[in-house]
Amino acid sequence: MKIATFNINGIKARIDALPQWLDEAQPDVALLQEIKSVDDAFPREIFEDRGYIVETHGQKSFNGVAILSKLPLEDVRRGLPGDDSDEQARWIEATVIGKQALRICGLYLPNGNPCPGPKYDYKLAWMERLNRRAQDLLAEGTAALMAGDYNIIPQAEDAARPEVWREDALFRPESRDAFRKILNLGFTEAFRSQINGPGHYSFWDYQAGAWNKNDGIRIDHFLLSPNCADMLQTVGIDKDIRAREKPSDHVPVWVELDN
DNA sequence: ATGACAATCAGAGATTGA
Repeated sequence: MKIATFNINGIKARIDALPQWLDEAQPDVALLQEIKSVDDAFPREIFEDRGYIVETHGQKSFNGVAILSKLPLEDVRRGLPGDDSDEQARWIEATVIGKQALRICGLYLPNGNPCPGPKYDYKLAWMERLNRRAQDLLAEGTAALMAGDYNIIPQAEDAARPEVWREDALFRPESRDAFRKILNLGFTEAFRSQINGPGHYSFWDYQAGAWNKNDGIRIDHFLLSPNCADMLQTVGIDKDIRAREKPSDHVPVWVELDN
């Protein structure tokens, strides 16, 4: 089963580029972030025509996540537990029924800038809630993954110019510590379990010719529970689509699982 | 460098992103 995550930076703006990539990459499941659309405005027919089930958790103007799946989904849940006052649409999860059940969670973790400040506090609080959900997923026992735009640069080698990110919410020690604590629960970061070394990115800023200079960062990740990590076959980043017409500033990251 | 670049909502320019 091929599962991809892709921060599309607006479904309206990606109405051509996203279907084109789906037709080529043929993921069984695509986790989308920053759909920037309410549920009723999401153009689900475009994806249903391609054989996908569409589940959205949208919001006006900002944020918003979705799951596209060619396989049946069960028990869809929206919103990260732990704070009923949080109205930002950043979390959706469902069980995909393949050869065996897999709990799939799509997330758009808060950016957190400027830092310090209330947005950084929200990011760290959100990551504490993510940690608790991660613990519960392990306790439930079903194979599980959490994938999406983490807005975390895990290590210096995950940025072309780590020095410029030193004081940024994506690279501050508190953010990276919170990310590592989730890994330490027993999750495997899929990409780094197979590929070492610098030069692998999933985001290039629109500004200052970042793509042409390969001035990128790797912030879109797959975290696999132990029984899901056992299924991992291959990982990849579809970086080439960043060079196309009207691209998102992120590119898709994917895994293939033997499940 | 109060920047750049892009998307959204609105219908100009502020807000957000990373």
